[in-house]
Amino acid sequence: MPELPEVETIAASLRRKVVGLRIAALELYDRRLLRGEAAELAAFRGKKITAVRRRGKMLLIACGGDLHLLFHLKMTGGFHWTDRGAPGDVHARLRVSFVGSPRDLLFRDVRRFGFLRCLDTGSPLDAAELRRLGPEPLDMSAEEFAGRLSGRTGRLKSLLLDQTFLAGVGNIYADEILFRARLHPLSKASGLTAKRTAGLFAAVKDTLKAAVAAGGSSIRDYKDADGMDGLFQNDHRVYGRKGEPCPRCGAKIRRLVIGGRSSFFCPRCQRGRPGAPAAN
DNA sequence: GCCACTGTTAGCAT
DNA sequence: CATGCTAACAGTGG
Repeated sequence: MPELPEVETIAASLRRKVVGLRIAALELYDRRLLRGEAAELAAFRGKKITAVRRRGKMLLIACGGDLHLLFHLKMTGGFHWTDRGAPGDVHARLRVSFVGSPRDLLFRDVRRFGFLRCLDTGSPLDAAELRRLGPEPLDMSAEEFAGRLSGRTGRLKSLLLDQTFLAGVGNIYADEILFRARLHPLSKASGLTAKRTAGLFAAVKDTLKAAVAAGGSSIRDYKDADGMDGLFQNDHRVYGRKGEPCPRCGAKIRRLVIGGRSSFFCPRCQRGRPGAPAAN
């Protein structure tokens, strides 16, 4: 489940290794990975990688001119280095080999939800997959956040997960953010005071910054492109901790299903009844 | 072997 | 339009 901090970490580890390398070949093992025509991959042969960046939970690899590879890792996607030509495992979906490099880059995806799209445009951020994304949480101001929040009536948990509202927050960080802000996941966005809105925004930034600094959260099988684990799972206060004591007050962490997603929270620290404005 | 579960999004209903 | 629910993706594990 790579979310913003994990994709940011993968982008950084990938960037260190691939920028400046020239692509020798792309070998697609699973046609379902690619959104578009298989022939589009041919254009990338011989291109030199110039940049790797993240937008929301998506990864963009610039390959010279207007060519870009756009990846979404969804739940189980990730990158892995292997010796040149060495067979990948059954979950390898794409191999990229490089001119003069002893190692190939593999894209692996156990559950095959991830996708790759080839872009040939000078403005890749306008691609359909990226155009509708909300702002980058680490780049936005408190004023912009408050402005976007005003008029929204849904539950805070659902709003944080809405990629058109804010790009990059997923289930783990939404729960951790709400815990830090002491807001109940079912409380309504429309009930927030200016002060609590500011507190929520601070929690968004603080949580994501800390998670990026820790290299993301390695639960299940997440690793960066160099096979390194993140450390932020050790700092999860509520996610996955149903029944454990709240690190702040000792009350038992509870689990609710909201919009079909697990939501972990402290019933004492995160007050506010469903449908009612958040109250501490 | 059945089925709940996982995160995300598309699609649909309200 | 905003919101929320469900299905689907594909594999894991109880």
